[in-house]
Order: sequence, then structure tokens, then C-alpha cells
Amino acid sequence: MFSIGELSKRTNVKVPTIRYYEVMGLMPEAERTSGNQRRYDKAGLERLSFIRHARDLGFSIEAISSLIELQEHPDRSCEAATKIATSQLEGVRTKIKRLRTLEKELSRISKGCDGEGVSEDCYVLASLADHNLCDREH
Amino acid sequence: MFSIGELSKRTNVKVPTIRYYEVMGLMPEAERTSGNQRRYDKAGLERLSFIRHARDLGFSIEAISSLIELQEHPDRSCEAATKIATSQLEGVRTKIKRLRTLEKELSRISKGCDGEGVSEDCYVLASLADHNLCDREH
DNA sequence: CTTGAACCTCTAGCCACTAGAGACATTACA
DNA sequence: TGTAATGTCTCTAGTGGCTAGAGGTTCAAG
Ligand SMILES: [Zn+2]
Ligand SMILES: [Zn+2]
Ligand SMILES: [Zn+2]
Ligand SMILES: [Zn+2]
Repeated sequence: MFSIGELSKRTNVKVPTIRYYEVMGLMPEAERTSGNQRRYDKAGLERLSFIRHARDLGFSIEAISSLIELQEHPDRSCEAATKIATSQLEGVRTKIKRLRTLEKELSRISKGCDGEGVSEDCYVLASLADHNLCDREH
Repeated sequence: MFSIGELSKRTNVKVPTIRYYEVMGLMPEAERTSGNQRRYDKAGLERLSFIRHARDLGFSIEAISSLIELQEHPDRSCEAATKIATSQLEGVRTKIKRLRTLEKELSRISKGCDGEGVSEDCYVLASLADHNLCDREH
């Protein structure tokens, strides 16, 4: 049994974040000492590692809730888990596409001015003022 | 002179968002009718278009504030504008890198399970529980 | 037994909006 | 001119995923 600070160190999740996960229902309500402090065991550590890993991969709290729910019912179909993962992947791909478009425009805009002129003639400012200077939609 | 709704239509920025920009100091305080409703002119339209475009490119409200400030002083050096743009570009590139790593892991995880089994044997859930199954850091 | 670190709860703040309540203004049409 | 529909006003609160701080209590080492 270890404290919340110890759990925090082992998982690299900050103490207030662990408490937040408890409030959100991701972490179960921890056992308490007689003085009301949280104590965790291996199960708590594994649960938090799962959450941390999923968060690192960009899953939302809500998605993680569903995944944990599934995990706690080993006999249920895992269809939902796969769906959550593929939709997460799709979301990431959409974001990448969007960012690549932005990257191209921003790169063009940045290159257009060396920062040695005056605001009036600045290509950065002109570009922002006029989307027609952009190469594509974004 | 046109209403906030009209401005909204022309810029595709929602009405409450326009008011929000005013509170944030991005939009100047609009003129008012005798009945206290906002009225805008060409200058307001151009300002909002600038903001919209910059937001579409991912600039923060704070960054846009600085850019507008520069724009209003045509004689100042545009160095700051270039810096803001390049740091925005850098931020986008960092995000893309991160997302590409995530994409690879998520793609592997997704492929690992067709969703026809049972939660206990689910590769998606197993992967989330154990970062050692991942190919790289993320 | 004392000190100091760690812990507790609660509230508020971050960003860039978005939604809703309840009241007032404007516009179109009869 | 009357009226009804739509638009607008301000204000407050909510979103997601935390993070920071206040003010108090508990624990562990020496
Ligand atoms: Zn410039
Ligand atoms: Zn553009
Ligand atoms: Zn599965
Ligand atoms: Zn991993």
C-alpha cells in the first residue's frame, strides 16, 4: 500500500490529476487511512498506468471510461474497444491532414518576410489580412 | 453600416464569438444604434476577417492581439510579426511530429484486433495496459 | 515530541468559445 | 399603425483536462 505521492512518482501523473481522475470516475475511490489519506495497491497502479497510457495516445476521458468499463467485464465483446481505437486513429489522421495544410501556408507566410522591414510592408501581416494570398483552403 | 448578424454572415464568425472578441480586445468597441445594438462598417469587417484568418491558421488570441497592434502602427519594425509566425510554424511542426508517432502506434493497436473477440483477449486493451507493446516512445 | 513534508478539501483559473435565460430592438408585412 | 417574428442585448455558466492556491490536517523521521 502506498500513498498518492508514491503513485504519482511511479506513473508520472501529478497528484492533483490523480484526484481529478477519481472525481471523474476513472480511478476507483481509494481506500483511506484512519487519517483520511488515500492508499493504493498494485491494482491502483495498473489502473493509473492504463489511464496514463491512453491519455498519452490522445484518448479522451470519456473514451477511457468506456475502455475501462470493458476491461472490467472480460466476457463482453470487445467491438466497442476497437471502434474507439479506430475512431481515435481517424481523428489523429484528420488532425495531421489539417496541420499539414497549415504548415504549408505558415511556411509560405514565414518565408515571405525576413522581419527587417516595416509593419506596413510586412508580408506576414498582408497574408493574414488576405486569404486570397493563400495557396489553398485551410 | 450593418448589424452583428450581418457581419457574422459575411465572415462566418458566430455572433457570440464576435462579442467575445470585443471583450478580449481584438475587436474595437463597436458603434451603437440608439437602441444599443452594434453597427459595423468596412473597417470592422476587415478586422474580423483578419482575426478569423489568423485563428484558422491556429494563432492564439494573444498572438493576434500583438499582430493587430503592429498592424495599427505601420511605421514599426515587423520583426515581432515574423517571430510570431515562425514560432507558430514551429508549434505546428512539433504537433505534426507528435501526431505522426501517435498515428503509428494507434494504427498498430487498431490492426491488432478485429473486434470480434472478447474483452479479455483484446489486443487494444492489452496494448493500452502495457506500453512495452509499443514500438516507440510517444 | 517536534519539525517539515506530504496530504486533505474546496474554489478558481486556463483557452476559445458555446449555450441559455430573460429582456429589449428592429423589421416586415397587413 | 399594429403586431408578430426575428434579431440583439447582457449576464451567467458550461466545455475538457487539468493546474494553482488557500487553509487546514496527518504522517514519518529524528
Ligand atoms: Zn514582416
Ligand atoms: Zn488563408
Ligand atoms: Zn478487441
Ligand atoms: Zn505506448
